[in-house]
Amino acid sequence: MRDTTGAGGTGPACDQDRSTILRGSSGQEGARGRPASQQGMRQHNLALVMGTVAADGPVSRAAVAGRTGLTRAAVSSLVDELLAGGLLTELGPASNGRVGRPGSALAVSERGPAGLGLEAGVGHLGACVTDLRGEVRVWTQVESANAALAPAEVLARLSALADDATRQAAELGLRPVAAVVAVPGLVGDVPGTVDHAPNLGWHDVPVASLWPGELPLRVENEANLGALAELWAHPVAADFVHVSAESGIGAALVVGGRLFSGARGLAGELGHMPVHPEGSPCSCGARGCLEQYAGKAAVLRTAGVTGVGGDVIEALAARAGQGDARVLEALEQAGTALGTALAGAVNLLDPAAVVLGGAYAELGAWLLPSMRRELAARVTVRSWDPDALTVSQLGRRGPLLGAALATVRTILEDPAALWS
Amino acid sequence: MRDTTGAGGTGPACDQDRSTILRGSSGQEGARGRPASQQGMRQHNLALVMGTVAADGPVSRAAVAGRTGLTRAAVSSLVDELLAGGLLTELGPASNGRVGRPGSALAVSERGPAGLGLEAGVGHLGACVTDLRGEVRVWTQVESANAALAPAEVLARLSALADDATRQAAELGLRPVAAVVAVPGLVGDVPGTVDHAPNLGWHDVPVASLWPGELPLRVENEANLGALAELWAHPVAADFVHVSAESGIGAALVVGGRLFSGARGLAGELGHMPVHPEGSPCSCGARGCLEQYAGKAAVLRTAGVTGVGGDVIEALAARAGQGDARVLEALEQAGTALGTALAGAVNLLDPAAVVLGGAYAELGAWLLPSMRRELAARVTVRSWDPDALTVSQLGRRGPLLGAALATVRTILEDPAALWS
DNA sequence: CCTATTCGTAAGGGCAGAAAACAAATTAAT
DNA sequence: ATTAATTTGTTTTCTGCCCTTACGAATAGG
Repeated sequence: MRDTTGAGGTGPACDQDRSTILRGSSGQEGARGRPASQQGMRQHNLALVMGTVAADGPVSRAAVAGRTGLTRAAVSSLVDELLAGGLLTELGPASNGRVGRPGSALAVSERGPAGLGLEAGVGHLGACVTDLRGEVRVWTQVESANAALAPAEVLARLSALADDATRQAAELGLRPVAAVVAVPGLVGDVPGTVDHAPNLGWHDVPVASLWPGELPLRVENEANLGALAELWAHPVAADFVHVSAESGIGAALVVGGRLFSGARGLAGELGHMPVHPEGSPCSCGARGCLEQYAGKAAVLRTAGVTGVGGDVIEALAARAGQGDARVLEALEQAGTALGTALAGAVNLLDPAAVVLGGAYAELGAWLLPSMRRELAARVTVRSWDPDALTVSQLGRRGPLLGAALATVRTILEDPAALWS
Repeated sequence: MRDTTGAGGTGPACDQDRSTILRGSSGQEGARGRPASQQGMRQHNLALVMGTVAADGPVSRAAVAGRTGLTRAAVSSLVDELLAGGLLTELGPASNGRVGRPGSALAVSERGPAGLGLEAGVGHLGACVTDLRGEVRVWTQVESANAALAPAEVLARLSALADDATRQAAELGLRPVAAVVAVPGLVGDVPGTVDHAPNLGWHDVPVASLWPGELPLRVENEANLGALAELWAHPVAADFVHVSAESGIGAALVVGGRLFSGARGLAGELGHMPVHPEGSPCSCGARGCLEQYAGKAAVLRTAGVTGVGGDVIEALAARAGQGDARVLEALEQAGTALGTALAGAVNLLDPAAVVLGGAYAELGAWLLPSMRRELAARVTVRSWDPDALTVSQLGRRGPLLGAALATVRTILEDPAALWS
């Protein structure tokens, strides 16, 4: 995005509200804001240094000072604090061939605080630990027919998996400080509560309360976490729309590098975008919703793929690869419907990119052509670059990765919270 | 929106980037942020005090301190600076009947710095001056067939109108510090430039360069300014969608109390949302766009209103009021199409409200029923309150008012910029 | 070996808000 | 009427943070 003011003059200030990685507001929290204090200043600058080191690889204090606008003295003080907290590591003098005393390279620690991501899917459970660099250090998934279990039982099993992952992390010198669980359902107003997860059979499940583990737990929709994983692991733009199909068709919106969750946290419902207003009736009561044409069930039905055990997406991709005409036709039709709906979203939001993620990522080869065609035909007011529609490299791993990275990002955005 | 962390603990800090009232980003400006300085702290707290006084009417220093979390001493210092700058006025001791020494009431000054709003419509020019309280103090409009004139000539006439308004303002003790002009067209990447205003016949017009006036001038799309006027003058929510039809059908998105302009500043195009994908061809090349059913031209055609001189919207409202069946039918159909398109937007964005503004506001009585019906039918995933769809009280006055208020908000968000 | 350059640190200063103390103005009680 | 209690606004002292300036340390080049 832009800043029309030349600005840059007086170093302004800080960040509006932190810890808004998940379910975060975009500003204005009812109150007109909180007073700026020197502690807040320190917080901001700690995060600034941390972020610079994280983004620009091993760098010297002087380089950090140059890039942030802080003085070397200030950076030294901030780095000292981050070193003491175990968030940064000093790699020692690194001669770079240039004249002058070589700087001491700083890097984000690969030990110490970490993020624990969890996933409760319909047919599996997952756990993942990432270090502060964002690297995946532990990754576990087990099959589990969660829809047939009570929520508490699912969470008990997930907690066991989390304990296992935490043990493995401990051997690597990593200490998860918080956990985030990805669920295929709506996470609305009440924090830590799943409003509605039809595929799991969950309704108003107070996950945070039922959680037997000791780490603080937050819940988030898996589509949103998949989008954030894309943002954090493979950043292509700060403003994009991430489309994925798990339960329904979700469009996570990333605005200015932050997840946009709407007034009640329910933004991103793309599945019921009208595509053929007079078309087939949808379970939502309306007619011609996108889900009726591009939803998982609709695609399988049109493709004639029924009663396949195991991974239906893989089966679909396999048949498409073999040239199964009916499957190709179904995917082409789904792509057209997706493209039509996305065209509306693109016209409305003007994102820098559209990312096809989740299960759709694996079908990208067959969905992209018709999506691109429809987008090109319908996004004409502005110039639309066909390459702005891309396929996620993370696919179905996105949500679990995003869940772990969410905690890491929280630490990076407020390092002082760890030890103060 | 929400903040799931209890937070509130250590007073955090400041605001990310100021002067982002128009064309503002939502954070992350490429650089990872600028360092927090003591000047930035002061800036933030000045704005905090200013905002508190502006929002809560005449209040004492102690009340400001209580509401903001600053100490009384700090508030005193900040208020002194704002008084010296002429942004606040001391109304003197005001006994409120409670025990203790009465506080001295502070109010936003009704003299001094002000905002100048300008409007270049298809058939008229407008100028408006608002004081820091947001009150309209000068309001002038003249007819002018701008589409038949060269942009430079339009701006020359507008400048004369602006000078006139500035003179009137001076008599009231008001001194406009910046001007914003509302235009019915796309304002894209280049600041101060209108990319495309079909109804004016403008293409890539460098308005800021052509401007003969002396005040700094910024350009913004009139639909966006209308939405901001709604936000600032009649705040109903911090997250809403504002629909208006001037040239095309624009949906300005307000997210967290800020205008969302998309990656390239082109967000908000609702006119080409697919409503009947196989329907009548649209000028954009696609088929069945909303504009073909709810655009001004489409409504007039369906309503059988042709060749009416003067204000076609007023004519339409008059005939609808008389019970003209064809007009009623046209408006009902337009409302249905609008509702369908908005349902998609609501599902996608989960706004707290939808506001019908601009010319549509005057037709609200006939558009609302079918819009509400369609929204209720299509927004079913979440609960949808029919009253969340409201009609703007500003109507076509919105853009001009918003243009003037934009400057006022800029001052309120960074008072120090005026004298530093 | 000496100089120029760059890096990291240390000392002094300025600035902003916090904390505490104080004077002023009002209400309530004596 | 007088005194006590309470709230307000200011003053003073203190702390914390970053900036400026200065200095030792370490390297490359002459």
